[in-house]
Amino acid sequence: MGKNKVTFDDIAKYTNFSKTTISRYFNNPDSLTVKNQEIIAQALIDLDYQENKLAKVLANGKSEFIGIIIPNLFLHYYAEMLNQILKTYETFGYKFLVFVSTDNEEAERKYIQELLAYKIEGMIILSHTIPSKELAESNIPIVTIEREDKYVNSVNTDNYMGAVQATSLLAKSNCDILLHINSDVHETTPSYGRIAGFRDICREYSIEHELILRNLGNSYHETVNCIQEVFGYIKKKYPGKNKGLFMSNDTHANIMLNLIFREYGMLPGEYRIIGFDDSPIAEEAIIPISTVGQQIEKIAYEAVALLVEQMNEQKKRRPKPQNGVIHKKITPILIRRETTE
Amino acid sequence: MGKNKVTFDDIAKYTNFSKTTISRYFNNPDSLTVKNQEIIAQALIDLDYQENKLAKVLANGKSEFIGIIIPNLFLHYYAEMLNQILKTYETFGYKFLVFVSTDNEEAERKYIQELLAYKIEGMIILSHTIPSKELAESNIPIVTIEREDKYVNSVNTDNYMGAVQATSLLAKSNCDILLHINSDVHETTPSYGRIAGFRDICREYSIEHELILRNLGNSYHETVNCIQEVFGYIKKKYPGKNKGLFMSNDTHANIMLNLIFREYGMLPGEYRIIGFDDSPIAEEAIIPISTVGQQIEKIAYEAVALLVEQMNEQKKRRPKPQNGVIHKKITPILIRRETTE
DNA sequence: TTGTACGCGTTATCAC
DNA sequence: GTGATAACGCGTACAA
Repeated sequence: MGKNKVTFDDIAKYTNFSKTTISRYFNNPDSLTVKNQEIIAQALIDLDYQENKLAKVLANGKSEFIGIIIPNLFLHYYAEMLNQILKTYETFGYKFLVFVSTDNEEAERKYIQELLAYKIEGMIILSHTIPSKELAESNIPIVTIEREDKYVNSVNTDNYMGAVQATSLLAKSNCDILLHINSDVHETTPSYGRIAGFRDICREYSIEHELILRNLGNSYHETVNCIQEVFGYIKKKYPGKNKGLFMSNDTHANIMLNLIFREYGMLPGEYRIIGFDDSPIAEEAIIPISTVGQQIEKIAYEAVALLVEQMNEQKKRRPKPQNGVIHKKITPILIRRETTE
Repeated sequence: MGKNKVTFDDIAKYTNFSKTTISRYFNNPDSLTVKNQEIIAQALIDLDYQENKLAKVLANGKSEFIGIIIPNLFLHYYAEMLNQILKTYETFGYKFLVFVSTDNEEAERKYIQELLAYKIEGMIILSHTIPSKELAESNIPIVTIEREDKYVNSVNTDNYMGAVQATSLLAKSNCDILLHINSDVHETTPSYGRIAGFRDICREYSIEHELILRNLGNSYHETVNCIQEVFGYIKKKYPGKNKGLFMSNDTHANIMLNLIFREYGMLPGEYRIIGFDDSPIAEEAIIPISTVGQQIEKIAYEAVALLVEQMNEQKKRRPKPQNGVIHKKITPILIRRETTE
């Protein structure tokens, strides 16, 4: 059997109906008699009909496409986020056209043009390269996740609350001094909340603390060296004190844990560690690491739901322009494991 | 400014050319005078034209879409594979429509129908649910990766060679007894090669060995318990002997390493461990784990390249039917780290 | 080098 | 309840 090229016309001839009636069978079957529905249903089987959504899109403008631009899938956080976004197909029926960012603004603009050329109805942006102001000018519904979002709708983890939870847990774990080790992120990125939350709680309860903000390297190997330095610094500066370490993410927490563990053959009571993200490494570490769990499934769902809302509005006769942007925050969940006991 | 609805017709009127000439400007610009090219180029800017690829597809049949069905993105292996597949956009220009499998045959058939409805030109399948025989009946170019592939083209890691390398490394590491711990995979899946390679090498060189094939659990927690049991079994059965453990993947290798390390506060010389996959956990473990590195980037590239070849053949006047299926094997790379020293 | 006319497969608008 | 006809936006013989 050759290529399937059965169209409404073929079905119409086969059944002695018109193309219009065939179209109705798909879009408004109740307007046909039950008998005629059956005739057409049988014809579809006989002819082995395969629908052509592209033609449908051209005719009615609804592509049911959502475009995604994501930084990479090497980090578990992004991979799982994409996973959960894709899974919303079961709920909303939208298909996803995915591009991975190359951290190149020009390339990314090209991706967006390509997406628009395929008549996507909305976009979910996780990459960081293009400023939200420019994104907002695309004139199509957009939702960003965990990135600078001043001019666009977004769904983010409540990083501030996560830091508050993590810091509080350390404070209650009999620590003399709390340290937050992070890179020097900009105030406009959502993850800056981790720094702010840590600082605020420490000040509010007058806990001795130190912020260690510095570049932690661009490869695993580099990062290990950077954290090794930090470890040496801490060890020298706070001997004998019970140290609570709030690491910026689980990968960093694991590196710190490994350095300590290899030095002492165990995790001494003098050290408490908590990470962020609840990535697999936190559970799989030499000792299960306490962490702040981002609700990735929920974030993904809310992002798509918010986008679908906007897209539905666009389909109306007179879509009312959005007044102001929506920023949803999802509260993370504290996960207590063995590194804070 | 409202929605962009500028078409070739608008540009034609604006420039006093015909639609055809505008079309030529895009598809065969050299057939226009340089001057006229400039006129049209300017018009595109003035009118803020945005191309519509869907209309183009309807007219010429080339969607430039590739469909992907992937099991999940929780496992690093799949996430990175998808990452690398998506990156081939820069080389081949194909766009990817991605579905994540739910391990439900019916759902997956629905995904395939949906993909076909969007006139994808080819498919890359990584999920395991639908037999290759059925896939082959789709009548469109297909390439599978690391799954049962009897009736379809595929690109796989040379699991057998990987096992040979891993086993040889253990053999040279002064081991008295070699053990391969794996689940009882079926002979038709590519990863069965890991078992076969281990067995063959041990027999060939008359090395004392044991295959431990059993269900290793469906969650991390379960797996830890299963491997704990295996560890107890080995410890009791081969006391004093130097044991070389070839684990089925890096996650399992890491679990085993952690169990041993926590028991002894170190990795005793009595134990050698090697994993498979070169996933991040192998590098991030308490001691960097030796492993067999799958060349994910290469596999992804070869898969897309092979698919593109098939798709190009399909576009010819008289596409010659493929005689026999192609199975490409990519040799993995041995990565020696500290658990085999 | 440029234009005319029709086709791609579906939906939408009117009729009947 | 059903049908004829015109969109939808672009590509492509065939002409000129």
